Amino acid sequence: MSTGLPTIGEVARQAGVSPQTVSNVLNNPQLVSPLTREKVQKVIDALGYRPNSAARQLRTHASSTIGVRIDPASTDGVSGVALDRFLHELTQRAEERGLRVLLFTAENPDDEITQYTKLRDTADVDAIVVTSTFFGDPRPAWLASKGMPFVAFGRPWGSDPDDPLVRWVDVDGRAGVRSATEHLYGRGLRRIGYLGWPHGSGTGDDRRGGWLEACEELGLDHSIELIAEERVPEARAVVQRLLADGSDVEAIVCVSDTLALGAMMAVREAGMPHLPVIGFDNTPVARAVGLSSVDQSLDAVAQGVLDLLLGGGARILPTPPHAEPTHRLVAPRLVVRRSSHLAVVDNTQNG
Amino acid sequence: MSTGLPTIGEVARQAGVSPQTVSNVLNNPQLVSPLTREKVQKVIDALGYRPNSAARQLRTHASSTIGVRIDPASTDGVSGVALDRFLHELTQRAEERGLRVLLFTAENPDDEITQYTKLRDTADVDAIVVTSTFFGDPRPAWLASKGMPFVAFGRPWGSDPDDPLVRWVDVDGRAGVRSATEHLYGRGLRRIGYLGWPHGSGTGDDRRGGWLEACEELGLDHSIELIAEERVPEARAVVQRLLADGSDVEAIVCVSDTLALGAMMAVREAGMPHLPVIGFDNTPVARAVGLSSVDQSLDAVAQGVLDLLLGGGARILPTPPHAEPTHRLVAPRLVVRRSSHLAVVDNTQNG
DNA sequence: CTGTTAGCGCCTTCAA
DNA sequence: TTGAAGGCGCTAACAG
Repeated sequence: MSTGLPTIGEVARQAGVSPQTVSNVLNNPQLVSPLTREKVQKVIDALGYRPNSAARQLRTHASSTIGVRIDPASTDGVSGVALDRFLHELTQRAEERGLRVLLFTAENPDDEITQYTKLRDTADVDAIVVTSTFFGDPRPAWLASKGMPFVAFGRPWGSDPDDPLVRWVDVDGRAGVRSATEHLYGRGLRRIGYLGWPHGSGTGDDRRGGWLEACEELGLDHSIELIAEERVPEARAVVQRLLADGSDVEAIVCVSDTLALGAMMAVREAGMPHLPVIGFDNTPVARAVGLSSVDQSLDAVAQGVLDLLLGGGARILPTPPHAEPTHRLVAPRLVVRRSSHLAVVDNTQNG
Repeated sequence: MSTGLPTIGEVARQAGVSPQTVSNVLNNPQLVSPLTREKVQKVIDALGYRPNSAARQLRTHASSTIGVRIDPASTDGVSGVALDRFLHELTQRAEERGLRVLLFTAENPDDEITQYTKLRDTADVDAIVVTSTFFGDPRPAWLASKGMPFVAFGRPWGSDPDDPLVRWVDVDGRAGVRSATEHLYGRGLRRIGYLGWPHGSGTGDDRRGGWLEACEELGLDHSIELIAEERVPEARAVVQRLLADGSDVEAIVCVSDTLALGAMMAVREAGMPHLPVIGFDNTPVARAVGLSSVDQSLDAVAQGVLDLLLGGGARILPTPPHAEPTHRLVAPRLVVRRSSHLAVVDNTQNG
């Protein structure tokens, strides 16, 4: 039973060399003389030969594959983690570095750990990318204890961020919100409010810190603070109330695009469409409705994940400690949009 | 060099049988006597043994893996294909049937075909799931011509939908928009407008057909038709103009949530927040802002994709013709929401 | 620099 | 009903 695909032996025969030499041309070209190399390469090209992954995996004990959980696009909110964008970036960069991305699902963190076990036992993946870390997250500790290579997208909230056993990449939410606040200040606004999540979420508290920091640095008052769960109507309601109460707020920075969308709706409905609102995540919705937003730089996150995993080489590094750095904080970037009010409508009419 | 994982030989030794018997317990239990079976199973459980995928792949010439392209979350619009939701459903159902999902990226259709070639040459996938088919799409024909098993999510627009060489699953957009229109009719509305994409897109024309059909059947006038590209501001502008012109429109059915969001904004800003707007795709945004929308039933689509691929068995079927059906049209379902105006705001205040 | 030998872990074939 | 032999396609280790 054959697959019809050429094998390394086939190439070797046609090139008049041994299979091992063909293998070397592929994996250790510097060991092969330029002449043979070229000769072999010609046959490879002619046959369209590519090494069989399974055979290579079996022989090398490496799948060159990383596993990522795909979430149930779930919950309220507009964003999720913007997971699909991250996945795209990760997959693309992984391909460039000779890695594949395998998906799996899980109902909850414990189930996810079960999946890790399976993926390891079947040798399907060399490493795991953990997303959406949270307070008390059991996953990093479990993976570290099993010596299963992994990188987390998201800080290990609630445990030592400098633990060399936990490699992580995260977006610097504090810096992001800070730059949003500073941007508004630069536009001459002084009464800058903050709309955040209830306290206790690592990500949320971090972002809020950026607003506080900027306020203190710039000598602004930081008394206008609103709180809402990650739901548009709730955000809309609290901002509605704020405006109805006659607040002198001049701009609102939000912890997420979801809340920002709600805020934006309230602001428009209150007849103050020019009161700036800034979101976080730069989701498609923000783009769609013309909302300024802090972009997570998911390309840089994906890059960071692979850098930490591979350490500049082509092979997945074992669980630290090793010489490489074990975490990276990515700077997000503010994307400024003019609220799609009349200006944009006019543009569109020309299109 | 070993992986530390138990092998089939290890299990065999501890159970006092041959490796072959262990293999049979796993793959052909009916060939093994209940007694040995139990004995072997006990050792399997004790060791946590799972067969190595690569070895199995190599031996069986089947990867039990399907490849799916992940899009660049791209473009304007709020939805994409809701690809992440589809991916989740597909991965979950694939797992249940012993299949894995491997991601890949591509810049354009030709590049995608190059990726197919690679995935086949390396024997990484047994089949491809093609998403977002379009007029003149070269992918299905290419795959069919190479005998590479695949299923398309999306009809092969512009070529024979009954071609048995092209297996596909799609959402019945016509039926979806039709039911949305009928729903509005049932609420007593008669002047029902349609906001669609420019003509020429298979999906768009199909959905529009549902509106026309319903109008004719119900004896409604179908003169209120608006057109916009897949962008919120553009949708907002055309609806704004419609309302400014004093149209007597009573409800608007939209080809997508993106356009519906724009329509909704225009409607609210015109002070007619109770004018119903219905979208298509049931994206997170629709949920977030309380927009009624036609849900694509992506769970059923994923199910259909696997059914067509596996035909009820556990092995991927070769390119048709075979006995199984080769396409499936999935009925979408209308999700009705009360526009998150005051009612919802009030609810939230209690929460 | 190139070739030979061996074996990764599993399952198909065939014999007992 | 069970076991032995062999090989899927590749590369590590070692000779030459």
